[in-house]
Amino acid sequence: MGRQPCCDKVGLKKGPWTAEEDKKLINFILNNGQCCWRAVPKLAGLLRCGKSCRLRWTNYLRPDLKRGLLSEYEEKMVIDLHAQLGNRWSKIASHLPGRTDNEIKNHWNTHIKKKLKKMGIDPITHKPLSTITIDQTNTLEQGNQPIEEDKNQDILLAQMDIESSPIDQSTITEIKSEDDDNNNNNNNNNTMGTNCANNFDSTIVEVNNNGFCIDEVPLIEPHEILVQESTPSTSSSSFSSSSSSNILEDLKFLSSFDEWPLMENNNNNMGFGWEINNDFSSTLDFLLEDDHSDMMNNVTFDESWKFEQLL
DNA sequence: AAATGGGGCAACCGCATTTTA
DNA sequence: TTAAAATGCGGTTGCCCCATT
Repeated sequence: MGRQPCCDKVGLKKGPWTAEEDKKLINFILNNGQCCWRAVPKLAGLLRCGKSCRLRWTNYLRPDLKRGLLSEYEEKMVIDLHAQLGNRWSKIASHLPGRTDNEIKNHWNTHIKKKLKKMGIDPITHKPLSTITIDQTNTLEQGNQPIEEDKNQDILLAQMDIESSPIDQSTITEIKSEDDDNNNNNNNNNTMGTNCANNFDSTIVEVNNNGFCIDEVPLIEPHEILVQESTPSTSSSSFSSSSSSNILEDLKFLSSFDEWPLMENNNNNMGFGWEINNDFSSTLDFLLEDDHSDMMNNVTFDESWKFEQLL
């Protein structure tokens, strides 16, 4: 009964990936698309488990990934989404094309957390640190009465200086509620310390706290999280999990064929990487160059490509 | 110049859920 | 239907780089 083991775990390699391994994995995915990860290591000639291959691809090798620091807009999105979803990094990442859950998680832990603390905001509750004790005391004393969480959200948004990169309302679309999943998320939020998600209203509030001057910031309903609509030229979003388009469609939107940069990793190995804003065309161009043609092996660029399951 | 400590990030670990034989 | 493997996800670790002493 059951299924065959995905791989023989004995003798599998761990640790950082080498350029050679990257090449093999890229070649395989380009040739075959993403099918079953358990078969990938064997078929690609890698001494890795399928899980490791999947992680390497989704977190680092995927051509639609943006590289580099999150933009201010993306950072605000992360904070807003975190306030609503908690540590559901994959959910948050799904609203930020080209970003991975791992990347967002790392960025949160290394940058945003500190930033919020510096601003006097608790990164877990998204409340001003100075009022948490009071709020918690009130909650205890009043028998879990609702607290003024809308104000806290205002404080958060205002302190992130949202006006410096305003969200263009004309280019945003509403994210459809994710049915039961979102409901479940809301139900679980309290256990994740993100209980500020439930009581947003559209009131514009001005609050002074610890010297922070709060500007008028519209609030967002939990079911009205907004994201910037991607344009065809930023085809990366078409790789999202909800997309059924294949890679040929993405290629139609590709602009200039620049270079696919080799990036030095921590082990001083040269690995594949994409600079921010590079797209898959860069990858193809790089591979097609004479100097790198050996990397392509049997990769063909015809319609037999099977990327229908690509993310 | 060497030692040290912290920051940042890629990758691993372990658990929960889903899939499949 | 059931059990085992695959997959997805969040937490954690380990290593490299760099600034400071």
